[in-house]
Amino acid sequence: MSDCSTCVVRNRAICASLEPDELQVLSKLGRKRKIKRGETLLWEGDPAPVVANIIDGVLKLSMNLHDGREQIVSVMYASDFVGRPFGKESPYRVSAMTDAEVCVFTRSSFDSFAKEHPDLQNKLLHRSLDELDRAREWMTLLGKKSATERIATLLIELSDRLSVDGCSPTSRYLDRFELPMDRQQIADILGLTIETVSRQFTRIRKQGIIDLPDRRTVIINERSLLKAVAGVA
Amino acid sequence: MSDCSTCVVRNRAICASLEPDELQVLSKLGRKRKIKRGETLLWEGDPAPVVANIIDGVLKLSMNLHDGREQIVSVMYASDFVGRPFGKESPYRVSAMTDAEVCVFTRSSFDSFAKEHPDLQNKLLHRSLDELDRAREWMTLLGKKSATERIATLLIELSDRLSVDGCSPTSRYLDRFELPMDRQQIADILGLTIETVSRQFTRIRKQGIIDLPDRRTVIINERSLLKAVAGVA
DNA sequence: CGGCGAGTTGAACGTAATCAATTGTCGTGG
DNA sequence: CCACGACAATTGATTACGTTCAACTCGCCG
Repeated sequence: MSDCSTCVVRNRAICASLEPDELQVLSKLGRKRKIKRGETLLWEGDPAPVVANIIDGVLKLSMNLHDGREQIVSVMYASDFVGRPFGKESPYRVSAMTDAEVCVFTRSSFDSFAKEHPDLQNKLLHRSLDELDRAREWMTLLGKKSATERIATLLIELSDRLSVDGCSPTSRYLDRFELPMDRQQIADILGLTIETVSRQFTRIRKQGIIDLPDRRTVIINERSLLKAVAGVA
Repeated sequence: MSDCSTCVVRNRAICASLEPDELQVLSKLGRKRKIKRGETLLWEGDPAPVVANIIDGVLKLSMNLHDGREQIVSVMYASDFVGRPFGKESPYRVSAMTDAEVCVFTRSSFDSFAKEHPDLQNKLLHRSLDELDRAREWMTLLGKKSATERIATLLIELSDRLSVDGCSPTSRYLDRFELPMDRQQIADILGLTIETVSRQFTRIRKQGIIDLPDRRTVIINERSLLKAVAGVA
């Protein structure tokens, strides 16, 4: 059981649509759980699945072809909602890219709760539509963009999402941030190989557009140039 | 104004969630419209947008990079719902791949109607989640699959969707169907070029897996082989 | 110091893109 | 009905981008 009133993502998660008394009920259904980096919260095709709100950390959704190839189809941050509600088994695997904390519900309990709370469903709908837009944006990246453009796009996106994610009221972007994933994962997000990722990094680094003080840190020197490279007008 | 009671997609579209009297109200808001192949129903960033149910025909959603590159991010069939409800402008362009007929609503009128009909929102949510799954499936295709695998996957998908689309109660697949799009569009769906598409077609045709009597018709001879080529276990 | 994993760099290869020519198909008008 | 033109699709030759395979570097921890 969780104490929603002290939850750090209380105002940003889908729970924000609920009245205090409704939240009481929901809190009895959910429970907090810590996940270590690399650990899998939810397997594709899992028959006893869960849904969850992310309290802290970064999770990935991935689809795997039978021969081992993996595509990361979404990266999710604090206050995001993961899992496949309403009867269907999750078609993708959910695992932690960093140590994380989530608020978990069994799907059945969540489903029946959602059934009686249109506001929650409405929130979920909005989120799904936003997710859908993001997924399609990424489809264009995977279908049409070059390796350099992909890397640049990812960096822009990360600096964007990590900054709002930090709960800062300002909507400015971060020019320095930590990559929540390693090179292999970047490759699996962008539909590239680890080597190509590395080469493109050094490429734009040598152009002075970014700096990479260590393997996890990114500094954006020339945001406008980076955006240009990303192919965003 | 439309007469919903005689609508051919009445039972499959999101409208199916509504009571007769509610449908009455909705029918006053919508109006039928015919679209010719190639015509655009909705431009990305359009300030006066609409949403619509597809009554007949095939539409595409596409995203375009400023330099002209186009990625088709979704192909939608009869009874599908298109457009971006709830305030946001549509991030993608919606146009007709075949002559089509749609039931159009202004977004504002649809939004306020939806606000008072949780069942409709629920239906929309389910659809969005399904769309999201499909989009992510396609992301793995674009990120990880080879040209041959992509073509094979598309053919499987099309034969699947076109058959249920034909309103046939049987859930069997079609082994012969018409492509609703030309080679360029296939390329833009699969993240390939027109030439590669053509080459892969002749490739699997020479293997006897499919036949192409004319440029629009596809006959699947060896479904299991085709599935194998598609990389679906 | 040694060993290990992650990341970078290099060289050769391969798949799909590009450029270019040809064939095929459809619609139109003679 | 056929000839023609325009466009769609196929096929071929070449190129280029990213992959693959391999060696090497770096940082970290025992």
